[in-house]
Amino acid sequence: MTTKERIIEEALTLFSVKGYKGTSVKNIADAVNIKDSSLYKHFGSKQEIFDTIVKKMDEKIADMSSELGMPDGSDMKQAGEKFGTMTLEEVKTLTKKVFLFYLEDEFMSRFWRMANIEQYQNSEIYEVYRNFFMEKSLVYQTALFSAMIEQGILENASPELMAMNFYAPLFFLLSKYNGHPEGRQEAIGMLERMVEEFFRIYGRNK
Amino acid sequence: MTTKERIIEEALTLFSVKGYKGTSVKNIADAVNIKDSSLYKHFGSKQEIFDTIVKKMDEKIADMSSELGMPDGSDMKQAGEKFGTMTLEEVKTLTKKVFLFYLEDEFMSRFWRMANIEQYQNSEIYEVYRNFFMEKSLVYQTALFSAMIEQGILENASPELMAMNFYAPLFFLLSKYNGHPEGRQEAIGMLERMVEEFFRIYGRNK
DNA sequence: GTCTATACCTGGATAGAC
DNA sequence: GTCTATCCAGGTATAGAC
Repeated sequence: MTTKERIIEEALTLFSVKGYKGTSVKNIADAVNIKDSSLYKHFGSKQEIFDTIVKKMDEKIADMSSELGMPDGSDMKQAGEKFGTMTLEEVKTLTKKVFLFYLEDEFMSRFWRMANIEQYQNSEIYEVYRNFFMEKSLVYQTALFSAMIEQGILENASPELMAMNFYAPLFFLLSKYNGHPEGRQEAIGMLERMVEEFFRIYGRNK
Repeated sequence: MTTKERIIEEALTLFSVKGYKGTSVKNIADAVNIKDSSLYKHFGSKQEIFDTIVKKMDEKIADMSSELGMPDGSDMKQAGEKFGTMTLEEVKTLTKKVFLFYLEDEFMSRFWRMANIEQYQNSEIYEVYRNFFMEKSLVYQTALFSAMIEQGILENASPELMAMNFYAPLFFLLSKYNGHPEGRQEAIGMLERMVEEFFRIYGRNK
């Protein structure tokens, strides 16, 4: 890993706990084991480090969204077409995979915490946070459940409410256990029970 | 309002956006329209202002908890006895009332945001935040739904999962709309639909 | 690309006049 | 209880030697 990359990693780690203002350039330099003045050979300013992190997360989000076929706002039916025929077992597996990625991918979970801290004073972060961690997932799941209703896999209820009932517990568990690896098993256990309850409620083959 | 009270108010307002470290004593003094040095006649340090806010919130929480008959951890059945015989309409009304209090009481909603910002670096705040905004509500609702199942008002399903399905959407909406008064109507609309959906799913008199 | 040294500023806090 | 003046620590950033 290059020094530049290590600076990004350590900076995000610190930002995700102490926030941007609470982290000094010296804190970051100490974590990388160089002097704070040396850091300015890699980045022009502290702000530039922050901006680079946001840019990198933007790219990760875009990659992941297209990989999972998440809608980009304009194309709500794209996801439905791709995943509408999934079995319940497949939805469970995929959900657990995505959930664990959010919870355990170091860059992702630290970015979540940093974004959570900075959202109230940084409108750019606010947009990323709301869009990716709140709205996008709901839009995606609304499309998914719409398709699954059409396929007769789910009962004919409101897909918006279904999406909220599916995603809100995930969001709650991610908020609660993000940054608390000791609660990993508890989180996974609860997740599985929630997903099963969801299909018990809305599934057709009762 | 005394100067001391105004300092508390303005400090919390600033902490809830910029965080503790991001807010300077001068920021607070400017908001109160006094010089920063004058502020030290009211509080011995910046930390003391913060501690006073936390103490005040602790008291508010204790008052509210006992007023609503929320369990204090040891007495899970207390809430059930008190609220187990509520009608669905009464639960709806109470939920909306509590929800709007969380969302619109200035001290409460600002404290939520401040606690959200500070939770990762302040273990005292972490405890208050998790306990009050995450665990307490779930414990309370689990007891409530247990009692309602016994009364035959709700279907015989897991009260823990019911509580999660009831509270997680509230938590999500509060996270999303806290500090965004322009979304008030949207939040209330969604809340009402969620509560109705909950009783459509779990209610006995279908 | 790393270091030492330094410039400049802001932040928390105190002293003392009014 | 408010002000001005001041102290000192720490923060961002630059200059220049190696």
